[in-house]
Amino acid sequence: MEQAQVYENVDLQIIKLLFNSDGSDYKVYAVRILNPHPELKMTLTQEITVTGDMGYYNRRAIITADLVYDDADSLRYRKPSYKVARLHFGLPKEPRRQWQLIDTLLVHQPTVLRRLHDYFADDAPILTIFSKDEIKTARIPGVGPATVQKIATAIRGKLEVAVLANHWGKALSSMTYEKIWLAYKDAELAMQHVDANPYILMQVAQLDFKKVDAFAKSRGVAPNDSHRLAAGLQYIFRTAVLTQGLTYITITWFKEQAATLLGVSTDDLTMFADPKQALAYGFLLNEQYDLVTSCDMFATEGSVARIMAVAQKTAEPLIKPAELDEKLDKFLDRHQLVINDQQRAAFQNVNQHGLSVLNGSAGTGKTWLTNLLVHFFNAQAKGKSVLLAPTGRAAKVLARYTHEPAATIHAYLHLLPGEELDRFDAEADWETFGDARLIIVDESSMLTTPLAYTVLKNVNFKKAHVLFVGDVFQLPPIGPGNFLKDCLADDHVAATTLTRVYRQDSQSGVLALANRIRDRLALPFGPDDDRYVSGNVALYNQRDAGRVFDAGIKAYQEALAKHGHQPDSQLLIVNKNIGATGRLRFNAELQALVNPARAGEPEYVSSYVDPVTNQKHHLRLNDRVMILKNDKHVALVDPKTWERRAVLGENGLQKTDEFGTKRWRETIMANGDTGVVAHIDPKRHFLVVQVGNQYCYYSFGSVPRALTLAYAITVHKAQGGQADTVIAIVNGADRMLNAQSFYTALTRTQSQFIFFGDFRVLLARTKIYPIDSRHDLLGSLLSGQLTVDTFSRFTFEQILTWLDHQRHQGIQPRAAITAAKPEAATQPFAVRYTEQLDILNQVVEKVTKLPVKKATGEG
DNA sequence: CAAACTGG
Repeated sequence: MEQAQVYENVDLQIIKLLFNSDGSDYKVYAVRILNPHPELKMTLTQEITVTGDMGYYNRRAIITADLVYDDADSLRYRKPSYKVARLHFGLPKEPRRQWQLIDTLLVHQPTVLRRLHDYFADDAPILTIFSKDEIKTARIPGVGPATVQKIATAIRGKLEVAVLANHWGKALSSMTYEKIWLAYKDAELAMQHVDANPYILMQVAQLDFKKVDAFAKSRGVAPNDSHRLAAGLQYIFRTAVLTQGLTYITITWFKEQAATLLGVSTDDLTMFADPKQALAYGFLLNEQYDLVTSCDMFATEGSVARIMAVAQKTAEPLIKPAELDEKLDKFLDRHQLVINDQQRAAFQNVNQHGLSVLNGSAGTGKTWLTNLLVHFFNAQAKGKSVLLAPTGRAAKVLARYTHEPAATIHAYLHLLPGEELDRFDAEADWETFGDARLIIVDESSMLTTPLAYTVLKNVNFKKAHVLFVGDVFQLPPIGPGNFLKDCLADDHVAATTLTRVYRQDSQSGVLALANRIRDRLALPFGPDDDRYVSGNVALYNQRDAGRVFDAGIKAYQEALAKHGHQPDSQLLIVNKNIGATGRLRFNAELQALVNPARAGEPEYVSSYVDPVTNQKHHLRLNDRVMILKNDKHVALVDPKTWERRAVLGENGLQKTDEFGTKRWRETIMANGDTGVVAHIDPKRHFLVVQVGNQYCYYSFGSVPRALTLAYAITVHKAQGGQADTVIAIVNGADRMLNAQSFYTALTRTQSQFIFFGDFRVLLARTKIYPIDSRHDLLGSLLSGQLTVDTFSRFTFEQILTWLDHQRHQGIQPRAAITAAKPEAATQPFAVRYTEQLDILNQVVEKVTKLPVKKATGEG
């Protein structure tokens, strides 16, 4: 085999970042070569691209690398491309290169730079000088001690990253070294902590378990090392249990999976034999039913169950129940409205119960009724309602419909994704929901139990009631729990289910088919039928994926020819992004057919090649696009001149309203909104997307993260949207398909539903209801089958106390970072475990002395 | 495998 030529010690200056892959360190930079090698291929301006696992570098940064020529990438970027074989850390030795580095370091302080050049000789090793302690006492004319200190610290950072890189070698990426140094700001401390427990890197450098595990293995950590087991068991529970929607699993299954996935014998998994040890690892065992769950998940589900019980006990009616009917009738008279009995029941539920649910499928008037509820209780209950939703798009729709402010749960509660337990800038005296009397959460089918918990734990049920609105037959959340279903199954939760359909013609085929699925009846056709056509539904049996694809394209073109390029006129719904009938392939093909490139017309072309499709992204005038970001702050463009004209919206908190409730800026552009490309300016590198009647500015640089083609979309993204003609596609090997996903696609239809796919697959998969197979403990806790105090060997108070203790001790890596250096260079988990056990025993002893609350019998 | 959330 031909040996690749390595070009060593090439100094490169970063020009720009061309491609940045999320979730990995793979980057593509355009760079300038500072010390040209005679054999290197390069452009006239000495430019090349470099690719590989690198840290993030700012423009003008200088790096030193060994390079290997990369023929394939050279075709992609129209420049000779090189792979980074090795990065050299630390300070360059030659004075000339040291000066180059300090030039880039001080690019924004030209005066300081000039004074350094004046004071030091050109052949002085400037970085080496600044890395010595003596620099503190040096007197450089015109450069103050604070500035000297700043430069020295920056250089020390570079040196310390080099120390880390030297210590661990190629086992970790340069990005990781930078993150570790930033976390500890002390190389020695970092090495001690990471060597003692490599798995701490999962938090420190946001690496996943598999990456850290490979690193730990290369460092000689044994497969049955306690740190490894602790991290590995949590990882398996998160990836194999919680993402399936489950919140617990059988001990037997978990033990077997853990042994297989971690490559250890079941004898090594000692936590399963000892409830106390399991607790130290963060798990709870229920030996009676052979169940195991994580402490965190149990605390969440248990807290939700408790809060729901409290809600029912402490809530007082918003207005006097005796007056409700009279006031409601007056309200309806004044607005000339009529409601049915189901809808009236919803008013009574909301008025009387701390927690209630409004359930109903598409077209039953949920949104219409929600609007009435908001305005009725706003007028009658002396305190404005707070409107929330799990997604930006749902919040936007709710705000538009009610003409009241609505926000995402995260935006309203000041939560950062992934850190929902704490507000990022909590004000001590801020009562979350102010004097609000009613909190409405729309699209509640998308709520995981942890997200429902973040809402519920902030509610004072003496003041306010909560209403969850949703359609339990839509897609369940991607994440643990089945919150809406559990609410509906619980006798104590006041639920209204709307069944009368107003939107669809009751004779329509779509409605009939949707009802069959809801009622769990067999679909009205066989696996070998050619087609099923009834009313506005047409399903075609097609087994070959290639033909399914072609049929979908053809149906879309026909719908387009009939109805034109109107928003919401036609929509192609798929189950997956990638694959032969995936979203990306459909969009590429539909764009080429529906909106092909025309000579002389401006185009947006991405500067990189999409690693999934192996193509560059193109956007042209009139392309249908979907917006992927929630924005409360949007630059608008004048559609006559295409000049930027105004900025709509502001970030952050609005003023307190007359009821003392904090109000929030609305989401102007939401993830999931669709629009049309209205203008492209290739010279000034921006394009304009028309969404509704607004023209929004997107710089070319923001396009990859902000926009995607929207001819075809996944069924998840289609939730909450409607189209006249819906074309649904099912691939023979579609594991995403189930009754709820098909139901969701079906109920997006306003006039015509067309389906292409294998009837055998459709018939088999629509027998699967995710709602049935998602097991959680919340349902059992609400029904009284389980109680929080008797699920495991520990009472709920003991579990919460233990979690609280763990959060404040060095077990959590974030706390470990701020903690003092460990006494010994390595501190095995076994040693720590006995300490933990002592503390655990103290905790258990202490809390058992507290008055024990019984589950029942207090009232 | 599917997706949601934010701030600077």
